[in-house]
Amino acid sequence: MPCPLYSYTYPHPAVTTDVVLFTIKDTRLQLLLVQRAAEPYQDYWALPGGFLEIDETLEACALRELAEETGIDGVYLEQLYTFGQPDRDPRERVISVAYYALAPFDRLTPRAASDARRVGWHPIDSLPALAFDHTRIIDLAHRRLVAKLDYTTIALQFLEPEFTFRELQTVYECILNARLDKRNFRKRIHALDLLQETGNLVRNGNHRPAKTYRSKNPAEVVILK
Amino acid sequence: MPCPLYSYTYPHPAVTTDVVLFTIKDTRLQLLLVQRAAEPYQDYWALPGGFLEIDETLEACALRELAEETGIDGVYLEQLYTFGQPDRDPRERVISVAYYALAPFDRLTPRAASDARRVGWHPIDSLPALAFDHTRIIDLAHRRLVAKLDYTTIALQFLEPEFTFRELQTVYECILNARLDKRNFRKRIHALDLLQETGNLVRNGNHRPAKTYRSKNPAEVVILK
DNA sequence: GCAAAAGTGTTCCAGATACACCCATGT
DNA sequence: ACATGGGTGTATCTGGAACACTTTTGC
Repeated sequence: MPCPLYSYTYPHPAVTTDVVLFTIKDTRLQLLLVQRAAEPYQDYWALPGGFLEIDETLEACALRELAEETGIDGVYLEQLYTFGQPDRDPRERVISVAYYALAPFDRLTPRAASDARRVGWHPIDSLPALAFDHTRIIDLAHRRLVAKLDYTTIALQFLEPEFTFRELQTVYECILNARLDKRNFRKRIHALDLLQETGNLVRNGNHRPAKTYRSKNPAEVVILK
Repeated sequence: MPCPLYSYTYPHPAVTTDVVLFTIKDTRLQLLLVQRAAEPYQDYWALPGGFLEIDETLEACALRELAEETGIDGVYLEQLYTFGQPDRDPRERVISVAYYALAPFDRLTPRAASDARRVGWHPIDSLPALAFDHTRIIDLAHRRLVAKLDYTTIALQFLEPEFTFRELQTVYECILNARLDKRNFRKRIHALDLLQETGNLVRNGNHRPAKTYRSKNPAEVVILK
């Protein structure tokens, strides 16, 4: 163990980031958890995250920790909220800047980090016991996601660049946990004028093939209304 | 100057809070700034804020710094966003958890802290040069306020417990920077069923007196829609 | 030819907007 | 009596919700 080397006139809290990574898998909204290998909360599941390095941005820290612990990159990331209850970590005072992230499942191939922690997807409605205040963080992230679904184009972040209308509707249905009317849904999305036909079709079973679409503006999440 | 006393194995950033305190004064949306007495950004105006103490919550820190620097308390406070660009403070790495606060102007009597910094109200549309990244923080707070105005009851936080309909409409008009139709505004607010008549009237010039209202739920900001 | 998902329009309702006049008071 | 802001109702528009049948394919 290295000697204490960094000294300050006043006490400084530690700063961490935690990431709630959502995806749609098996037509369910799921999120990524890692199983803790050490105390505190050993063997509990937790959000991927860790300590901020002194020269990196908060966002870089969130992406780095996600990559280190799960091997995942290239996700959409947005700051959620900062949690700082004095007793949230028994080791020392920790301020955690929480982020949420979204990505299409097929782009994601989680693998445990070298320290052999397990990594896995968990449906939002059947989560295991969680470390720290991570239940609260997930709950807030989920509510933010539901809210943003209907005034932003955030749903597109769950999809590959080319997708069918049905896939997009499934994203909405999984997040809202409700079935939507196909005609009204298509009318509403078309009215936003966000998508363009690719001209391609996907054959996908014994029924009529589906047209595929592409976002006109895939890089950005746009605020509607 | 005290000796360095607090040592860590890894470097820790400093954590601060900053508060964007809004009020309605002279039928304009204004916010509270303090003039900096020391470097960096000496003489620049800045948001009230300061370093987190190791045992206080983030929210307590925001309220404490506001009280210390301006003598103001009893405001509505909500977390805004956390700013952590590595170069945002030239002295050391600082993570700032920004809050915004709202209060009726008459409840507020700012006075400079003992170190003789000036404290003052500034209309949102004519701000002086600001220290650090405080322009960005204010811009985000302002956009959040405008957005929350139409899906929460946040406007009531600008008013005394007892107020007239015209006062409430003025809050909306100052924040949205637009004039609203009196009849439609009253109809919309009445439909929300948030207010009750007090039975009192205020005489306020050579015209018909106005009924006053009270929030049915003054302590809470409720999410509508 | 049948099962299965893709694709398409119209009617209805509710909430938002536009708009003009009478009321109670002070001077 | 008149100037000033307080207080009220109706017609219209628009976006969302409900709802059923035809099309294209694989087997």
